[in-house]
Amino acid sequence: MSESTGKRTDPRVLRTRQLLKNALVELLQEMSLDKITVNKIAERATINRVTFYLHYRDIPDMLEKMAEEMVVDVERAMDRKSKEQPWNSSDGILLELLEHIASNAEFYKVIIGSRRVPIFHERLRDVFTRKIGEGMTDKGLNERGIQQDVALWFGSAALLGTIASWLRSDLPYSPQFLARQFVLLLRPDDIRPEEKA
Amino acid sequence: MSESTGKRTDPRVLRTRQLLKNALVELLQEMSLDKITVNKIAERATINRVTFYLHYRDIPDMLEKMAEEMVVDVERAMDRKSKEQPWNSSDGILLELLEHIASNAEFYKVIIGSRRVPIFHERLRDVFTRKIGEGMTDKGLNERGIQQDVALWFGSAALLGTIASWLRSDLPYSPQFLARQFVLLLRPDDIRPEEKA
DNA sequence: ACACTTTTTGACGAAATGTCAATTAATCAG
DNA sequence: CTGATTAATTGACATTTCGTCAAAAAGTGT
Repeated sequence: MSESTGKRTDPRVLRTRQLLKNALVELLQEMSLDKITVNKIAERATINRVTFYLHYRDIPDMLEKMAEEMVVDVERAMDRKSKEQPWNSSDGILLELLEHIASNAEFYKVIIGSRRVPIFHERLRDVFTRKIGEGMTDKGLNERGIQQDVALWFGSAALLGTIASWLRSDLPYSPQFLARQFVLLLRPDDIRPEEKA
Repeated sequence: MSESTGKRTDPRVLRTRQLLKNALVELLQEMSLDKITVNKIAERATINRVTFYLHYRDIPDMLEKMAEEMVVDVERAMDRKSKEQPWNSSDGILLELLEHIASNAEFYKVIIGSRRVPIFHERLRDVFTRKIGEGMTDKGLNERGIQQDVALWFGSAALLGTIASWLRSDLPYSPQFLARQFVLLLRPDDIRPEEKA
């Protein structure tokens, strides 16, 4: 994952933070969050416990900062193709998103798949809500009697939850296939143009 | 919420457990889970700290047992109308579920709305997955090229997530209305029979 | 090679954990 | 009602984690 942004050039702090983050992800593969202590993180990262506090206030603070970095990464991935029609095509934003997740699967598997770290879940949901909201037209919804905010709740939860299940099952489908499934599930009326023909 | 099942007749243990559970829910309204200690729970419940350990191994154990009880409650609520067509009618299981949640809103608001306690989220997702799976016919899916398990991931995540957002927003819609919205969102082709007529 | 920053070390009190044994209080059966 | 049983309280204990020191060691960049 990326280092947020910055003029932090000192390789020592980069190294330390990377070690800490790797240690935390490693530990999350082995135990749930409530069993993880600053002690264990520092030990696994082979740095001193005091050094941890030089970088993060506590574990929740560390998680928050890692979640911020994740949001940056995800948004950058999705923005790569934001020009195209966003959600009704399976090779736009959706595919970029799934490919980004697939190529960082070990991280996302732990963070939103198996061990649920609530803050990552929330942040990702917020990103999805925002992105879906941007590309949402109310025309199709209104004439079907669907409330806009409910559709947004529904869509972002479905997206996030499906990705989580996909990760939990160890990515049995390709990003391409899953993107296509989303399109079929989200907008079934757009899809079957010649079904009855 | 219900006491799981049993021949525990001694009113003292009922009282103690109820006090402990109420205390935990209260505390979750005020702070996140990682700030909650056995000390605080016992203090809030006005029972001795040692008594806590007479009933639960630790806080995760307590959460697990509360989650079990929640699952029992939810399933009982949904089974009340399981004879009817389950998901494509807005007055069947779906409505019963939403009404159950609405009438225990303070509990569910904390547990799956604001403060996310992962285990509750997981257990509820599992219940939804099971229930949706029971009533899922593959006919509509197959001809639309939708994978069965993906549809299940999608449906249960959408249901759970929408309910969570509904709770977070303080139940701005009635259970009836929201159930109807679900039907519209989940099965749009079943719904508009005369739209083009 | 020197000034500056980061990390390490050893240490501290405070708080939380989990577990005792002994005492007090409540409940149930006869 | 009473005695036996079960539950809850009390005070105490060693252990772990927490968050924060100040001083020393190690590293970075100019």
